[in-house]
Amino acid sequence: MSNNHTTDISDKAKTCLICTNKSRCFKKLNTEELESINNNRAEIHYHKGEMMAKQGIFYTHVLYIQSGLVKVYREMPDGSNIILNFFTAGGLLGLPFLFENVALDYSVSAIEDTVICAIDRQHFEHMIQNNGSFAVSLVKELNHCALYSYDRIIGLNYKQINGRFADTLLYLSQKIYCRNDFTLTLSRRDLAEYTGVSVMSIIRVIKEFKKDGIINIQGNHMQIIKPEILLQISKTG
Amino acid sequence: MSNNHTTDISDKAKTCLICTNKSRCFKKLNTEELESINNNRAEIHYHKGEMMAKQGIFYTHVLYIQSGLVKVYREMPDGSNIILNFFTAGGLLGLPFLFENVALDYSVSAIEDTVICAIDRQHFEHMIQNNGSFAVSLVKELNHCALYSYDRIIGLNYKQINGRFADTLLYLSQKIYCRNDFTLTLSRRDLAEYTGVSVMSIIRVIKEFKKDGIINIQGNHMQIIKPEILLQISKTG
DNA sequence: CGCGAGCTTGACGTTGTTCAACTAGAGTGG
DNA sequence: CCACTCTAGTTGAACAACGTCAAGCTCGCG
Repeated sequence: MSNNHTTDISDKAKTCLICTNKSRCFKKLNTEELESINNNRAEIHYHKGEMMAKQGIFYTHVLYIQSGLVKVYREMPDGSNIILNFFTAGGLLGLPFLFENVALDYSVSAIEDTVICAIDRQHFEHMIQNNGSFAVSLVKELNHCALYSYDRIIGLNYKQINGRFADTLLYLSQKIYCRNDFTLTLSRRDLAEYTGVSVMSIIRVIKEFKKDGIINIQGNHMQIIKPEILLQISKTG
Repeated sequence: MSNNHTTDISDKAKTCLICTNKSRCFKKLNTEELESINNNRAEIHYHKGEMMAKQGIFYTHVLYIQSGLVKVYREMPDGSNIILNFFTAGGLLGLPFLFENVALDYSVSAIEDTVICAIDRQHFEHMIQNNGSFAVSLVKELNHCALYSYDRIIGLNYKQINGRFADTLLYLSQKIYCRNDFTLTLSRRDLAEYTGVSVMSIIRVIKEFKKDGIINIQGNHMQIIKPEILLQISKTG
């Protein structure tokens, strides 16, 4: 049964057993555990722009992203936002709140149409308790996040606009869109809120990079022409 | 045996079984597991100012801090440093590299005289695999770190000097020294590298806070007079 | 056709860094 | 015990980076 991956595509989304874009830690689960998750998940479809979770709410589920693109951001008292992270297919949202009965301190919304599975937190705790390989895999995932956060702290502290935006472009092309030639589904505002600068500054640095032939952008079509220069700019700050 | 905590202080440091400042996750271990750790740890004493781990090295141990104060920082190409985190007694260093065979991307050095236990990573992996409660507790710890990193990203992005330094002072008084009246063992440089501003700016904001009667500082003796005002400044940025 | 949101541009002001000079205190060797 | 040096701390002035403001533009959509 479960080794017959290629047939019956229409059923793909209907059971975790044959879901092909499982994140790494789910691959450690056995048939029984996967069926348990499958029976306790809710599949939800969001349209581009819709808010998926609102800062301040109490949340009891981990969100697994089947497809799409979402942003996780904090809403500040003055009305501005700061984007903490983007997540694409395979990502797990809400892990930091796994065992904390506190209000969510960030909001989540869909940048592109997105399909998620909501899985109750208690299932996660249960699997960590009882499946050592799952626990190890999850710890790896969390550690990756920790190192990534460290890098962001460094970038925000040390680099100025050009270096930060180079980081943003490299991150988008490598981790989010996975190519050097992509349709930018983020707005300038999203770019600014992630890079940690004003919208005007983003526009200026785009203009500059374009003038220097490092990138090309027509409408929403972004092309990274010289990634090696971006790397250079990222390093020198 | 192990319920007789108060006697024989001289033996305290000699076995994990009766170590009184275990971090939370170690409390989930049974006698056998504690003994296993105890037989596979190295206890090391560092003097104030000594470097404990150097960026770029490959590291195979997790460092548990028995006592003291250390800083974790990244060394930048231009010679400046950025302090990512401080750790005090009970802290665990090196968790993000648990399962990654990559070079350390930060350095660690002792701010005060510090005693650590170095524990081989494989022991950690083994315990996560086989002790579900330990795994859950460790995940909690990591999640705390993740949320803390998020807050730092927010602070660095959103706040300016006064707000950031208020955060630093609150962090020091609440988490590091655990009182409103303490002997500051960090240098101005440390404060600057943690707050993410220049040394001159730190000196200026200290002067300002002192003038406004929010803090008092004589030599290395820091006194936080009005923590509620600091909270206010932290919130408004 | 007109409206509104997102985007773009230039002028200006604020914030915080850099630079350079100076002070104070701690450790060292004669 | 006293110069000598070295580091940490402090101050002010000049400068650069970036954000803010205000205005105009573009494009999709009703």
